[in-house]
Amino acid sequence: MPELPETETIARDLEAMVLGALIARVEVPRPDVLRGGAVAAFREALVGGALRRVWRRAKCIVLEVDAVRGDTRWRVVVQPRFTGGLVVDDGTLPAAERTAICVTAHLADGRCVHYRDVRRLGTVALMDDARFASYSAGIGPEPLDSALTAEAFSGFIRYSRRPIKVVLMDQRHLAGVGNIYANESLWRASIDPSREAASLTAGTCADLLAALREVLTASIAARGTSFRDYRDARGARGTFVEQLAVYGRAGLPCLRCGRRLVGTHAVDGRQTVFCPTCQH
DNA sequence: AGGGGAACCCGTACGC
DNA sequence: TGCGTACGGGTTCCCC
Repeated sequence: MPELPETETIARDLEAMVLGALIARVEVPRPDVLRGGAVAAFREALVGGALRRVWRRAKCIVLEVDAVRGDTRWRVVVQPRFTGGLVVDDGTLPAAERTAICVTAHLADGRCVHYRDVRRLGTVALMDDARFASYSAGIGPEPLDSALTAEAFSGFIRYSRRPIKVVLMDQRHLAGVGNIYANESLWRASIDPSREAASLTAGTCADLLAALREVLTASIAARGTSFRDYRDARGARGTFVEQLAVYGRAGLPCLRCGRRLVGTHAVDGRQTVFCPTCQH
């Protein structure tokens, strides 16, 4: 389940591996993952182009490709959702990591970049400048961007009467936070996930933003959380699962107070794990 | 405008 | 054992 740290890891790996590479050929064995255009338009925009930048926005990996014709810099926006992933194949990728391929870009140097997705709920979208600008404008600020102040953060939180966990994961307010890191940051900040967002003080909001930044930064350093499907651009697992305090630990002792952690679906229909003793 | 619900997809878990 | 079915999960779209 790639969230911010996992997509950040993939984007950094890809940028290090394929920057400047030329796209020689594009195959789309599973066209239903494509959004915003047909296979022919997708190919025409990308074949012959060069990869100029790979970065992350929210939970998306953005591959920027110089246009072959005109001056558009096309963006291939990949949303892995649950089981999707981008992987570079230099010929040594194990067969087990070469299944469920939906889209492949063959590079001029002989390597491939695959978009793999067993369940195909993830998407690959081709966007021009205007389309990407409007897409990005609909998503909130990046939590790790220092331009996001504690005041702006507490501003949108204290405006909503929904549970704080739901507001944290609302991409219109804040980019890139999903179920795992919402659970983890709320535990670190000792906040009950079901608490009405508007009831948090400005000081508690500042604590929450600090906790969120800590957990995201630590997870990026560990190359993400491989709970089940996630793999980085080399097909390897991230190790942050070893540092998770609550997610996947329902019924086990709280690492702060030793009482049993509770798992519930009552907050937002998703698995929520928290400590009823120290989160309030 | 904010909020709720359906659709998307298929491996996994579970029931018979 | 084998088959059928329910479920989950983030985002987008539609509707109230």
